[in-house]
Amino acid sequence: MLKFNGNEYPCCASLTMGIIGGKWKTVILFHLMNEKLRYNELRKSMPTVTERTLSLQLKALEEDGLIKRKVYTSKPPLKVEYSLTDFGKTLIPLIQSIADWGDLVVENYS
Amino acid sequence: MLKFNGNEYPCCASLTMGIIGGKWKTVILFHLMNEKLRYNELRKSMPTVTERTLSLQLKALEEDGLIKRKVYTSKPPLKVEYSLTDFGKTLIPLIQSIADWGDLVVENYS
DNA sequence: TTATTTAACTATCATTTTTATAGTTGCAAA
DNA sequence: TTTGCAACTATAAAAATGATAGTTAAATAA
Repeated sequence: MLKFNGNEYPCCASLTMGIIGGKWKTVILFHLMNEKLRYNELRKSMPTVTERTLSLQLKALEEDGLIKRKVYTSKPPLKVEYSLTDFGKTLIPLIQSIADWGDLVVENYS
Repeated sequence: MLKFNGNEYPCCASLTMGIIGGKWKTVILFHLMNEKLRYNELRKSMPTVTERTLSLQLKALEEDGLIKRKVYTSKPPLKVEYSLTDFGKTLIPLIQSIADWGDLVVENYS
């Protein structure tokens, strides 16, 4: 059994998927790979996720130390920017490979 | 919008995660990466998944053309072997990267 | 001989995750 | 003056996953 951030996983693949698995986390990381983005910018680049889920997934990624949330104004309308942490940046090659395999499928298997 | 096997995805990363995302699919593929395995062998290598979920995930992977199911005896006790298809084999480098990142986390961040 | 075990599942019900839809708060623009 | 915006939260429903038990016919153990 492997452990990370209070959770247990039966193998290394399962640990990775516990952190970036689910339907949307990888998509969020993909969009943050090359730039910081505000909440609404993320939302516009992911038109089919609901706001509640986006919000929950951002919190989970922050909790696991992959992204950081920076608030610029304390009173509404807030300005909030999300970006990868150094730890999150270790995922960049993997996220890129995930995106590349998706491209390959679109080009060759559909 | 990208399409694969009847589903639509907003980006290439989301397409990949639609196919290998979720809690268990990648773990199954990881165990099938280098060998064919019978149902119970898979189950023993994934001690924390329930049989129902394992069964459903195997069907989903088969449905997406990543694995094939071969039955050797027609009457109980059945002998069934699961293995990667050629299409599934295109995922091997990605699965390996996923496993490697999990190892890296265990070694350096826990 | 009888009982237990095995393999590959399926059934039923409970819990967790994700979705759908609507609402909140102050400021800014029309 | 009304409308819209940014970054969410609230509530309820649907989908995914988990817990537990049951099925079948043969093989094996007592």
